[in-house]
Amino acid sequence: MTVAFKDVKADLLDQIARGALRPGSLMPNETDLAESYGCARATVNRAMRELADEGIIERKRKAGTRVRMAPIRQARFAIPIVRDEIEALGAKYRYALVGRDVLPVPDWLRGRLGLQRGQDVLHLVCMHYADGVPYQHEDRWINPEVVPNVLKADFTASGPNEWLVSEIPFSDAEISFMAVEAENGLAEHLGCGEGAALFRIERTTWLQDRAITLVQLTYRRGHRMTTRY
Amino acid sequence: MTVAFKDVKADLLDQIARGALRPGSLMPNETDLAESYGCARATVNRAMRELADEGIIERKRKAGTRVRMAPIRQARFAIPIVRDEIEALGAKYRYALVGRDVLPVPDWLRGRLGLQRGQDVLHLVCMHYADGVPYQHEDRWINPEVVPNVLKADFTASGPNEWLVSEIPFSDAEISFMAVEAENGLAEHLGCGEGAALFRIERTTWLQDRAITLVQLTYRRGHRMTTRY
DNA sequence: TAGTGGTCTAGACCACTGA
DNA sequence: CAGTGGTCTAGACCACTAC
Repeated sequence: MTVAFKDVKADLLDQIARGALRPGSLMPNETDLAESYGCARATVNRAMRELADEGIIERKRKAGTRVRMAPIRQARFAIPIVRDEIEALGAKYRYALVGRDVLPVPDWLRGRLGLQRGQDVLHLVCMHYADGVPYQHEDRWINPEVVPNVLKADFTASGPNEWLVSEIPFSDAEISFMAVEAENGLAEHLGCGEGAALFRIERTTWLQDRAITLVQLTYRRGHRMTTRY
Repeated sequence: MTVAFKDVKADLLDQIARGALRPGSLMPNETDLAESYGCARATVNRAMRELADEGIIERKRKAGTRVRMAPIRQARFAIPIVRDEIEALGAKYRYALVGRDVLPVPDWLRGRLGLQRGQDVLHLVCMHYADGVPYQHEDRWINPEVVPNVLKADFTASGPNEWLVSEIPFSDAEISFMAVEAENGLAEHLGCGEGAALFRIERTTWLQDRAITLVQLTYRRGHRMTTRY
């Protein structure tokens, strides 16, 4: 039976978790490990590279590989698509367009989308419901310079996110998580008191240095975004 | 000049971003791509495997590789260590222990830490300051069954997180992000009004199915957690 | 400057799964 | 059952960097 890189990886992880390999300690080099596992160096390399990608160990040429003192454990979040999110709860998804406007880009937005003063942007406000109950409020700005078709698109039946993913790819994105206080309109749409603490995701996406869209996704009160790692 | 897997990856990404490879479309197989790039199949494989890991493309044996319709773009967050976070802002870090108690595990916590009724837990409340201004409030519960030394540890000078990472590894974790309203004590510690919306991270960590600790990290008002991908 | 990881190659066998 | 990706090997050369 040949030794798989998964075996090597699992064994190393196990040694770390059980304390056989202490944080900060120097691990054997690839050549030695390959010999002791009875496999090729490339196999050990693959295992250790994945551990390094996951932030468990730290590799430096010449200096060797060490177990990280404070593992930079990373969590991966699938960027949620609200329809899937709601259906995964076993609830029925419903969408509604609340508002649509084409207007000159506001000052606060100009820099973030990289636009010139006076250029038009499309502003959409939508609601997403789970079993008829407000679930998420979507406030979106789209740059028509990059996606001209968007001005002709009809968002009364389905949301702009679904339209955008089928229309245009993106190459970069920035995402932020934060807490906001429900102001007037938000509270009304989400069915909570004014001033309630709401969880919000804000995301900007670019295609080759040109901003496509900025969206604020605000969840109903009490929402949690969870992941295991 | 040999062709590197990064070149292949960058070229494929570029083709996707520019629309030459449409979402849903079938890509050539590894053998053909290797020939057209003039490199080994392993090189193409590495490039495509990374794209698949990142959720850009979807691979199935026999069926081939396709560009994802709705890219499951994933964001990776480095689990923040508050000291680093503050120092990265160029601010001076200060820590303070606010409260320490050993008490029978409360009902709401029992299930989450997998404890029996009546067992003791260590409860710590700490504050982290940036340039003397409240930055993060830490409310932590530690299971002394798993880390007995913790009852003898001194947390007046440095925080429990730094102690824990040097004392015990963990194998699994669950992390949640949410918004909470500042209740009385929290508002006072963080220097905000009662009822302010605050961003909170809640994390539970386990070592081999035994819960080590549950911590709630609540940030000062207006905090954002941001990442690019 | 020597040791370590980073990567590429050419070839091979295997596992999965769609047609 | 045949095509595709998944992985391993043995060897090689290279890039970085601690010493």
